[in-house]
Amino acid sequence: MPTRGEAIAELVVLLPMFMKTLLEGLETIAGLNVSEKKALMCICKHEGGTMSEYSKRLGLAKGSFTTVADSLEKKGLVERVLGSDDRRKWVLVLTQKGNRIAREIDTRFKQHITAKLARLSEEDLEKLQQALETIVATMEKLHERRYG
Amino acid sequence: MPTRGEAIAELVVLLPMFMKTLLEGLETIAGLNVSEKKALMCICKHEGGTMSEYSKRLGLAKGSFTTVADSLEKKGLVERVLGSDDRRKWVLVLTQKGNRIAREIDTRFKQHITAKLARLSEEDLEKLQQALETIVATMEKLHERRYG
DNA sequence: AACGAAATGTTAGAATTCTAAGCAATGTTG
DNA sequence: CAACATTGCTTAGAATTCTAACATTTCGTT
Repeated sequence: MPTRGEAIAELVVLLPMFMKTLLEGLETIAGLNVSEKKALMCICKHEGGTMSEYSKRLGLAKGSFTTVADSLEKKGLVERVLGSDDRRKWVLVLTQKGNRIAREIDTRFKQHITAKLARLSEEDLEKLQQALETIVATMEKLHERRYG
Repeated sequence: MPTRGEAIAELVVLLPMFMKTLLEGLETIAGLNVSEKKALMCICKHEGGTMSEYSKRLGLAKGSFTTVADSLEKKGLVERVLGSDDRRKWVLVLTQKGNRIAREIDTRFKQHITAKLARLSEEDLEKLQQALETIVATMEKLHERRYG
């Protein structure tokens, strides 16, 4: 009989497949790749963050996020701004066009997920939501500082 | 107030971050990259599957999985075998060495996850396990054929 | 102030993954 | 059976991401 940790390990490896299931068929928008879309959404929800913050949120290496930010800037969707007294730090803000596209992506994404889940019962949806909330709460606990 | 589908959409995008949290710090083994390790585990648990099956399970494009299988074969960990009367299909089986390394990866992975979760209470662990089981069950429901 | 250590962001090149086209084998339809 | 579509896998080239090294700025200690 597996320990609880082992059982969880077995389950965790299936999460990418779940993501794939939910996301497949999501149409592209405005010549943006997946990371660019995620980044735009992330900047929209947490505007004025630094490069490092966004790269962590998106799970990208710092260098990779530089590429993404360059691309979004070139497309006129975000701007780099010197935002504090720390002259190493750049802050990203959405342009008007970037804001409009971010909203569009958000709307379409939610429609897509809703359509994907349309075959589930209301009870299943409620369970799923609770499960996801549990996972997010767990993640936050794991991020709490060790000594504090 | 968001609909349930919208709420779920908001939560789903946080899953990759959860994965990252759990997996960070996992040491490398035997010069295998992440996909190669996943593939080895997958072949170990579901031996004798076809290339297409594994690529789906791993969430990789078919062409990408060819690369991974090539690499594992070159390293002497798996073998391609003609496994059925359908001469298009290749079947993958582990070599003795591949089997040994797969077990080692499995052990280390479970130890890693267990260590990561060590700070959580038994109650939290139980909730997490249930949440993951709910998600996997949901995925299976979403994979059921539309008409059947 | 001065020194080294750490943090922020960029760059270059390698590694990984994807897309699209192609080949061979099988399935389907008339 | 013949023609066509589909499936399983591979290949080639492009796109994406990673790693490691770097320049700049800030922090911490003396």
